[in-house]
Amino acid sequence: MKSMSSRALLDNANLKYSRQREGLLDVLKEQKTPITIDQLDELVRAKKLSINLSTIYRILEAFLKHDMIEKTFNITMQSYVIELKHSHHRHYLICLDCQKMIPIQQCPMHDIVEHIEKEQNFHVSAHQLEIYGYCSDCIKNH
Amino acid sequence: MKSMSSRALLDNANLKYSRQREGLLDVLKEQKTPITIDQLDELVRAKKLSINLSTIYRILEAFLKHDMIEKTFNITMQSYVIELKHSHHRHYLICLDCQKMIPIQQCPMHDIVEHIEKEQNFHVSAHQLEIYGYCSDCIKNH
DNA sequence: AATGCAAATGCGAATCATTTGCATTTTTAT
DNA sequence: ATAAAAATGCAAATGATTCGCATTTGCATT
Repeated sequence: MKSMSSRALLDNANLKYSRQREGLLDVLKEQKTPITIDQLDELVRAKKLSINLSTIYRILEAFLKHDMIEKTFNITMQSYVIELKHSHHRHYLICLDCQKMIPIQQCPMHDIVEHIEKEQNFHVSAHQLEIYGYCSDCIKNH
Repeated sequence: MKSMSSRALLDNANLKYSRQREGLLDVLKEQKTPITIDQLDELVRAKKLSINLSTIYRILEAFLKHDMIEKTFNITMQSYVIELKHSHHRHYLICLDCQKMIPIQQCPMHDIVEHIEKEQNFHVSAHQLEIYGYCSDCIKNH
């Protein structure tokens, strides 16, 4: 999935091709961690792609509806961050000092979710988890 | 802590008394689950407390700084929600249908956090966890 | 390759939550 | 009771996101 061309990704989602959509996908593919819309806009500008901000919003909305991206809320940044969907979802360690986002190898929620579904009468369909603290580089300052 | 008077809570945090601060604390104390600022404003109005919205924002900012409340981001509501701090922090099951927030008895993150601190070189100081799905009332509709 | 139509885009204006500046009121210490 | 410091109300500013509409683009058909 990560290796598909942006064009193929669009086809796959039944979305029309456009220079702007391809451009956004290209930028998103280069990211190792989620980015804010601001950062995305910056990267677009740095690449001289010239995409209007309202178009970026609209495209992201379409990507979200077609399950191509994930949108979560990062409390330290006080804003949404987005990333291309991976084969299995990710959680991050977020450094309160340098803001770095470090992916956790695997989602630790399986057992917990199972336990909750058994205990409470609740059907779990999604979850959000983020862990805040200080990364190895910044740990010394605290 | 839950049983302290609003006045005592303010004293405790070294915050001056005011009708507005006392009123907000009273309202927050009555809540069983986090509420949005909008909902808080509604409740204030329903009680005829008459507190200007910008004052509400300023007071909440002060409460937050003095660790009297917790502010998290609820994705289903697409906005922040706040609650008075409890002796130990809480997580919620959030129903995607009726929006109900059901507290989880105890935080399930201890082991996970421990594991992460050992594996990765990262010092964990906080986390956010929310679980989305369908509550017992709404489960039948899905 | 030209044409037509639906969908996507750019642009500027509107919206909505949150923040700010400043005059007035309230709290608290004396 | 009084004065200084802090909190509040109000109206205006801000900043992110959304919307309306004219224009452009992608794509299927000829």
